[in-house]
Amino acid sequence: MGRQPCCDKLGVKKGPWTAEEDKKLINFILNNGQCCWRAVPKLAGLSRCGKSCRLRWTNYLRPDLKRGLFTDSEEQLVIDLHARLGNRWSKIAAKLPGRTDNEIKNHWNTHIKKKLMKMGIDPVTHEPLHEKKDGKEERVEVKLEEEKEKKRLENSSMNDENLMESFLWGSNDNYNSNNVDVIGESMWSFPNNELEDFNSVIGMSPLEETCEWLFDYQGFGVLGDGLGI
DNA sequence: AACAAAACCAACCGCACAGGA
DNA sequence: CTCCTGTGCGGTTGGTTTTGT
Repeated sequence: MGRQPCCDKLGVKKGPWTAEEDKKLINFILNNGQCCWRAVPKLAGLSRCGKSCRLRWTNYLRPDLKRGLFTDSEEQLVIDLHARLGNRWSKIAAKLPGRTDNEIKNHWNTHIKKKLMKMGIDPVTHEPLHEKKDGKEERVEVKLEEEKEKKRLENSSMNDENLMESFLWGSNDNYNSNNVDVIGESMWSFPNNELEDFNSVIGMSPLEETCEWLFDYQGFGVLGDGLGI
């Protein structure tokens, strides 16, 4: 006899979370804390399975999450820990406050793994790769990779202006799951689908119209020490 | 400008494990 | 001890965005 599915497959919504759903989930957890995840969707009025709610909360909505690019020291720590722990992402994440296992795993697969390979290091064993390419060819590739990475960092680096923009609106105008950014300490940004031009609204609060609940939420003192979960 | 390819990352799936009955 | 339930974890998928031609 197989396990029962974690939720009723019928009528359970899948795919990207909407702002409305996020709001419901956050409100519920703020008011009730993290209880039985299976009960959460029903109690919070969500057509999601509990698992999906837990994932959304732990990987994205938790106020103590630090988002944005990994720093060099974080990256190095991930490499060191991976060398010792292997693909135990949750254990690695436990050593990096504000980072989730999913985030680290994604970063490993998309950046670090390639970086190590370019350096001639096996990302699995952390030992030097046996078969090296022709040295010249390899150096050219490494250089290209470094330039690419540098460019990426430049584009995403936070000067004062885009720091504020990113903080307030996330990286996209339309709501998607990227629009909760954290800079330094735990902070929040929220969707505003009507936003056309950041510069035209900076200093005003279109945020208030769509995210009144945010201020209720902040009233819980989340921006300070987080939920302490 | 249009299209294709590559990169990125949120979310899903299924298994493993812990703990209670 | 066995069964059942809830939760956590790691691998994978697929949609979106970015980059290259």
